[in-house]
Amino acid sequence: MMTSPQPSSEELTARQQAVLDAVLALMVEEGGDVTMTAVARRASCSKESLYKWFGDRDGLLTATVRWQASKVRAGNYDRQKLDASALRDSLIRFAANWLSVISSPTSIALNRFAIGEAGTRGSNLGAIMLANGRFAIGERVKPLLDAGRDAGLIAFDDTETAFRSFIGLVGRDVQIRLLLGDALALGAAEIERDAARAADQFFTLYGTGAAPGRNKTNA
Amino acid sequence: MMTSPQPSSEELTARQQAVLDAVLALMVEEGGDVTMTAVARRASCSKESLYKWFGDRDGLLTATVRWQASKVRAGNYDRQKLDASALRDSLIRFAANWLSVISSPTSIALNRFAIGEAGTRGSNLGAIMLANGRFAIGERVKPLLDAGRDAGLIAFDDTETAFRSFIGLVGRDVQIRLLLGDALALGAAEIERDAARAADQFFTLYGTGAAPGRNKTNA
DNA sequence: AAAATGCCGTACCGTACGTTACGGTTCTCT
DNA sequence: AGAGAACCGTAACGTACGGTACGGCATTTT
Repeated sequence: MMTSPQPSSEELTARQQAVLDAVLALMVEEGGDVTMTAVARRASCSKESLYKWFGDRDGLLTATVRWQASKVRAGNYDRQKLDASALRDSLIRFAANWLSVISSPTSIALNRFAIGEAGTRGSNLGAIMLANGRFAIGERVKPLLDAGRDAGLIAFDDTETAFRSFIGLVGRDVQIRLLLGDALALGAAEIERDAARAADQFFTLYGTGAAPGRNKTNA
Repeated sequence: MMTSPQPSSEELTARQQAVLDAVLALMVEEGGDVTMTAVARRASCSKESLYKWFGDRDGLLTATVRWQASKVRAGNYDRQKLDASALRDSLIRFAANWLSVISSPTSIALNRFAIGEAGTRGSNLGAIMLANGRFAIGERVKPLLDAGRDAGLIAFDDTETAFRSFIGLVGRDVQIRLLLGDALALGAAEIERDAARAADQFFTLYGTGAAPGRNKTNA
């Protein structure tokens, strides 16, 4: 993991992208058997090419994490006319999208890898996952929260604190349970329901009178 | 990992406990270099003894997880006279204890290990962590919530759902950030403050008129 | 006291895997 | 068409590590 060529995620040939997709597929299905030989066989390429393109195993894994991160860019949810209903809808969509991401097999496998490497060396995989996961969604939600506050729909002192409460209401214990192997089935219906519940609870905590969800949702 | 002797956590000699503490120390400080040779050197014992006592490497790791789990048993918080203040105090103590546990270096290292193994084989480390962490605390908090409901202090339909909201408000994104290597300093003061905030937010969501924390705490 | 048991330290074995090397084939450029 | 690069498939090498065997020392048992 010293000085690898490390192509910067933008300058990846289709062949190399196919290799990284093969790595993702291996991570998801087998669970841990991401050996260089297995990758080469799965991607139908030679190990020599793997080392030429990605330097070493760490470079390949890092490139895989970056590659997946570059694929999960989502919309920005900024809207001009922000009334209570629109704010609630945006929060629900954010929550549903977030739940979908963290419960996807790819995300689970990738986070497992990053967490496993986070303990060993000065690996930056964990930082990459955080930057493209938790922090990226924060930077996209917080402007929405600020807009809601400016519109008088919600009230809080610190945007970061409010957002962390929101993400707590959305995620709860889902991610850690999935990472530890709990068979937590999260279908589309549950995701929509949980997202709406989280948004309504958020309004109960931070909403002003003008916002929806003032009634407690003791579901 | 087949049929290991697997001493049942209670019948551990002091020598064996010292070995497991050595494993924990290695997990925490080195991060991943928990090799049988390293454990033997650290604990000043022979590898032969490791295999005699714990069967194989999986048995050693499983015993370590159980050993750590047996050390974090906490009080049961059941009290007879349950008024609003006592319920709030108990919830705060639960939250603070939970935050202390999940932010401790030992818990972080152990969860990293369990998560790393959860992907590879049919490892039960993740299940053990869940049983002794997330689920154990749930079984201890839910009676308290039920008692609070019986006393008319809080209201909800499903205890499990209410508890999951509580744990979401308490933990938020702390655990995943720590697991991914984020330098999230969580001192005693922050833990107490976050625990109180989570408890008050929980009362805002689920409290009846008789409970404290009815005012929104937009901190 | 002699035998036996338990355990430490170390050497050893087999395998898995990261990494390198190389022959043969396909694609590219002129 | 021919030269050269890129690349596939596979073989080979070195190391790390899980697991086993054995000699020597200490403590216990008879």
